[in-house]
Amino acid sequence: MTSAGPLVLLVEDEVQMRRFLRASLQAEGYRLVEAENAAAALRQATTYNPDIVLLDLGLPDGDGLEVLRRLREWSNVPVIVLSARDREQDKVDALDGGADDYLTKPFGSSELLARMRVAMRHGERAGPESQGVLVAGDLELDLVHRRVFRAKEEVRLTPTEYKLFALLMRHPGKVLTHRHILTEVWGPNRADQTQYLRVYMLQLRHKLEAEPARPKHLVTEAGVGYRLRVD
Amino acid sequence: MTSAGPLVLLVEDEVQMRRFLRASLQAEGYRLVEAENAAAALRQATTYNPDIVLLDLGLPDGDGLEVLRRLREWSNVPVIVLSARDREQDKVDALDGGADDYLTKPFGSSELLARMRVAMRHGERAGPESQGVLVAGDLELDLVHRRVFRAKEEVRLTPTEYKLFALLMRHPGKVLTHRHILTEVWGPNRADQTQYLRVYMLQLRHKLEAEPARPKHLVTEAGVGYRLRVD
DNA sequence: CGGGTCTTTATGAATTTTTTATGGCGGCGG
DNA sequence: CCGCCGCCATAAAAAATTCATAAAGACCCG
Repeated sequence: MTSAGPLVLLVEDEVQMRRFLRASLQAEGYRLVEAENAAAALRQATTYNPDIVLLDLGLPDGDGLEVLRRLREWSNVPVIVLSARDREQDKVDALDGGADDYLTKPFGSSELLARMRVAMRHGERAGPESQGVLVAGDLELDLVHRRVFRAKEEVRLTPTEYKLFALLMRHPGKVLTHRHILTEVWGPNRADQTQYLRVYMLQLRHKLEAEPARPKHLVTEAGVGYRLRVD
Repeated sequence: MTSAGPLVLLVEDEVQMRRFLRASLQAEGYRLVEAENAAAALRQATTYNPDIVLLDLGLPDGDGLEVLRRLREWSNVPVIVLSARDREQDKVDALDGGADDYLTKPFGSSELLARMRVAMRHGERAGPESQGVLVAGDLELDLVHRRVFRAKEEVRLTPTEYKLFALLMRHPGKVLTHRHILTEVWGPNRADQTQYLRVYMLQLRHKLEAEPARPKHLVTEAGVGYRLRVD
């Protein structure tokens, strides 16, 4: 499942360095968006709204510092500058220009990952609470606090109910097959215990639907699986 | 000499390095408090409540990481580690231990100053947590003085009870899993001694809840963990 | 030793998961 | 038309897990 980790925007033109970083980051569960030049970087940043940016300074179509400056006009996303330049003045310029950290190449992946954790740790306290809250109609799922709301009223879910509901909420509108749901929630050993699913769907509907027998959100796709309808 | 600038706590045992830093910082208008060892560092930190800490790792009376850990129990003050150690693992340990940056000696004063500006820039948006007093309903936790109050009445907690309660108070509203709590409070070796948790929750509830059997704040999330409810 | 704290053990209660049973609905072939 | 069959909803039981609680033993420090 690649939809779990924070989203990283990687701005780097060298193929080799990109490959190295891609491997390191994906191994840690980060999701990745890449850009090879300044123009693409700014475009990707607005499109994907990443949780953190790794920014190489030496780009083919412009200075990385310019990217940083433009980005800072509208975003406080943590930015870690990666650069081959080791001059002190370069570091000062980048840091005063809005970068959160400056790492000189070559560097080890574990140091980068640790510095990324620091940068994102900062983001936590600053950012709004809207992070990590999924909404579908009158249903809300707060992944950070592990809480569920229906029409602003908190609903208590058991661990399995929660896993199931969270799975559906992460794929709104999409039909999930019985087999897929079962392997995700109960593990591959129970992939054909379809009855589990019926029982838990019933429970979820009682807790989350106004009219459990006539579900608005947790709809069944006969012969296939279930789907979370969002309108 | 101006008394307006931010207050820096400098923890460093080498005289020469201290002299160098003192000059650099005072030239920039920073006010300065110094400590030569771990014990003094913690004492100065509580006394002066500095705006930023520069922390040398090699101290005569203990590991700088221990200072960092103790400091983080009650403060979010920005900490920049200064160290001669260049091993990647040292950096990772310090950064994951709560440091905001890690600078390897020797370094230039302008880079240090730039990194200090970054660290304090982060500090600006830090929450009320930095005040050192956390409140949840009629419960209060004074991290600086290590005291706990329920309805303005002081409550005595044992060390373990305190660690557990402080952990919950630092993550209000969030469900903390058994495993997470156990590793934080008892260390990774006891990560599955769930019974510890039950016993200590019981004790905390007796000391902090009006109706221990019907807790208002220290609520259990069956099958998952515990949560500090705040409303 | 003695007081306080931490760890361990035991037991019944509560919650959650799994299993079992029953009936509805719709399609399809006889 | 009608009965069978597959798929689903529903309720309720049994089984398994997790919790609260009390209390006893271990440990530590003065």
